[in-house]
Amino acid sequence: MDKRKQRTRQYLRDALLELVLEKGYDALTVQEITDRARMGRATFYLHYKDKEELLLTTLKETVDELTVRIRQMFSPEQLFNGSTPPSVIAFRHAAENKNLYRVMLNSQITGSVLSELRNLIAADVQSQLRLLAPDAALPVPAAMIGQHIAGSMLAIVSWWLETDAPYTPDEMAQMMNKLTAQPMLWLTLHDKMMKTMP
Amino acid sequence: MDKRKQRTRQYLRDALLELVLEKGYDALTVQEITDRARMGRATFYLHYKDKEELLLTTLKETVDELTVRIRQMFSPEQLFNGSTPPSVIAFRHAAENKNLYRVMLNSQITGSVLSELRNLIAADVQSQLRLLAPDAALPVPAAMIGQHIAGSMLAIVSWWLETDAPYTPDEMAQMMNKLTAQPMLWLTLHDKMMKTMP
Amino acid sequence: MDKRKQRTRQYLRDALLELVLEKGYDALTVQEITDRARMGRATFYLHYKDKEELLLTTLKETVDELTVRIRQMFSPEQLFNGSTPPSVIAFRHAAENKNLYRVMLNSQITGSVLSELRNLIAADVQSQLRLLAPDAALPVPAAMIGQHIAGSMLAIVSWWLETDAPYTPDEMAQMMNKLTAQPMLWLTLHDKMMKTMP
Amino acid sequence: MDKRKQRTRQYLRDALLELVLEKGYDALTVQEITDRARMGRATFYLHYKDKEELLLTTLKETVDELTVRIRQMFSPEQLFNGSTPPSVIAFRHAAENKNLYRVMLNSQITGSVLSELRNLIAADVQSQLRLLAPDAALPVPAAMIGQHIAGSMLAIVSWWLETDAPYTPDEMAQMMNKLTAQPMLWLTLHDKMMKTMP
DNA sequence: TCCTAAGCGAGACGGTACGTCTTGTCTTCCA
DNA sequence: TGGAAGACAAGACGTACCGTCTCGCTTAGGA
Repeated sequence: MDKRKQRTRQYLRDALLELVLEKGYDALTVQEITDRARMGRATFYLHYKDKEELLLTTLKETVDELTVRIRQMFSPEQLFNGSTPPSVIAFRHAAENKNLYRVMLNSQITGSVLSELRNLIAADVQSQLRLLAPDAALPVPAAMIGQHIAGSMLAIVSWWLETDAPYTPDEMAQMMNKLTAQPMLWLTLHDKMMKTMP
Repeated sequence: MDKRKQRTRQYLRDALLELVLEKGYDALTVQEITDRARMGRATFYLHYKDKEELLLTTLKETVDELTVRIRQMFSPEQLFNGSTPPSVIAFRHAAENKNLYRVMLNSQITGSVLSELRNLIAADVQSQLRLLAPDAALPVPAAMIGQHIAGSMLAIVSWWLETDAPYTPDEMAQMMNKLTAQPMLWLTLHDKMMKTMP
Repeated sequence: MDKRKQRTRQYLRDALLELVLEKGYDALTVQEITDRARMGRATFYLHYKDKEELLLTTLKETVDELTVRIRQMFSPEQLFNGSTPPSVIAFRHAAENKNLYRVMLNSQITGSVLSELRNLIAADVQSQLRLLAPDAALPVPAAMIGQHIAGSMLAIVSWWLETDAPYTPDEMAQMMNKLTAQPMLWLTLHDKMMKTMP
Repeated sequence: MDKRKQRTRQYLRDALLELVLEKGYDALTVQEITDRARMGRATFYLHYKDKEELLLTTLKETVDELTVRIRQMFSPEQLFNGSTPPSVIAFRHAAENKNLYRVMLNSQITGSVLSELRNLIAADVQSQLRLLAPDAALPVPAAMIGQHIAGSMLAIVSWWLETDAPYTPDEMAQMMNKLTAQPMLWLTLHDKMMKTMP
């Protein structure tokens, strides 16, 4: 029935994360996952097509959750009253799901997941950017800025989790801000100055 | 004979890059590689332990080549006469070895390669940074700046190659400079100002 | 399930015997056996370690069966009422399992199987001999008589099957008797005569 | 370079016999043979097509030698003056070439060699038999007698060499005679008696 | 409360790829 | 110029996983 099914899937997800952190994703076999989850190998296939589907499903659920949280910040009533900025939310979410983020960002997963994630973030950054300044006002292409910030973000979160750097999510978000948002502002101003002052 | 061996290995490397771009690294079999390289499967194992060793060897050789080129820029006589900056060299090298960089940066390879590469670049950035400013003068930890720049760099090169964005290596390097090096300078100055002017 | 397993093994045994007769044991590959038995090569290894184990198992089962049949003849109640002699049983068994005996006795199998079988029969003959006459009464060593009869037996069965010589098992046993058992009797008598009549 | 060639071949033959006795024929590789013979593997193929050809050549030379020796015994002048009987020659030859006979008769060689050898001897026996008695006078088919004696002979020689039984070749031949030739004589007489005395 | 459909364990099976081993050929180098 | 060294193609080996498939057992949830 339903409860058993949910329970079984949760066991599989837990086993996956544990094992990926222990010995990497590629080296993992379905047999090992089901052994860890204390079930028969055939049972695995009742729930997921293969190892990859289990992984992607698990990751996707988390990314979706993060997306929802960030989107909530932009509801009409909260948009202009200085609510928590997205980067703070993201760093907090990463701290809450440390293991899962580690798996997702660090080394074990086929790089395509990372690429996809990076492009997804880049697109988001880009669309927000468009709200703030017309493309012509930017000293570099918007898409490139998107990649710049997304790449930096993923690298920094990955580094933070991997080295257990002793900063709170809010401190991380603040420093991140110094490295990305603020320079964008200066850059735009500087560029405008250079153009108007020949 | 040495020549036969070198030739054989070159065929294998070429076949690998072609095939990874065509259908991804994971889905690739040794049989397919040797078919493409027109040799027996057993011959493959005379040269490489497995698919991964062939890949890593190939990538490493390229990274080493890049490293050497950049190091040459810092020879005593060239250091202070405004020689080509490292980022220009890197973008040019990427353009020269487009396929290989695509394979290395985009999606198909087990993320650990990317992680390693990012940490390697980050360490380099950090060590150069140390020559320019004491840690205390920085508004964020040097290690974080390293990750910031390395992550940005890889994301941008990856984007550039993948979308065939119409910029020359030199233009890319210049824009990259605006996004990373220049802001670092401003940041430092700004930070100093804030500290000395309460 | 037990039935599937038994069925699979039987298919493999049948395929083996057919193929050994067709093209010899050495030239045979596991792939050919499983092709003939209509199953995957991997399945073979679920049941047998290698080609040799399949062969030896198959042969052993038959030899064991023969041994059992012969032993049954020597049960207390049947011993003295002139039951079928062992050689008749053996020839009948060979006729019943013609293909298998052909494989076992003729040419294709690593000679060690034959050697072993010959020594086994020789030991049996020797132990029966001991019941009939003390060693001292024999004109040649008992072990040698064992080898003599065993070697003769195997050669004759092999010849019978290979040339399709038109004799019934019972006729074969009778002729075999003339060539081996009867002479032994005469030999013993003659020897005794020679010793007591100088 | 005839001498070198002969020397090389002799080394290979010696290496083969040593190694077959040490670890069996099947388990042997060409590499091992040439290692033992202190030469390159490729050199092997300059002299023999494969492992089997080396073996068969080696065995054939010995069998031919024995055949020649026995044939010499039947030269016109020696035929009727009670010269050494063939079985004595055979046992002596076996004693002289112990290792080679061991290899040939015992267990390591693909049984087809043994079968062939047995049929060869059987044919010889049969042809001699024909000189002594018409087929009709025999209580069992001549071919069967041939197999009987050949099988017995091979078994006994094999046993003699393998167990190092302490009998001289001449003693062996004499005992062999008691087990085979003599009974044939009695059998014929007995049969004739049974037929003429109803 | 029982019964029945599901979830599940066990494991045979076909299939694909692996990395290893041996064979026989061929080419290059060396004495 | 013949033999050593060793690269190479070919192909079988035994192993490891995969995804599919029965077959029973158990176990909840609706009758």
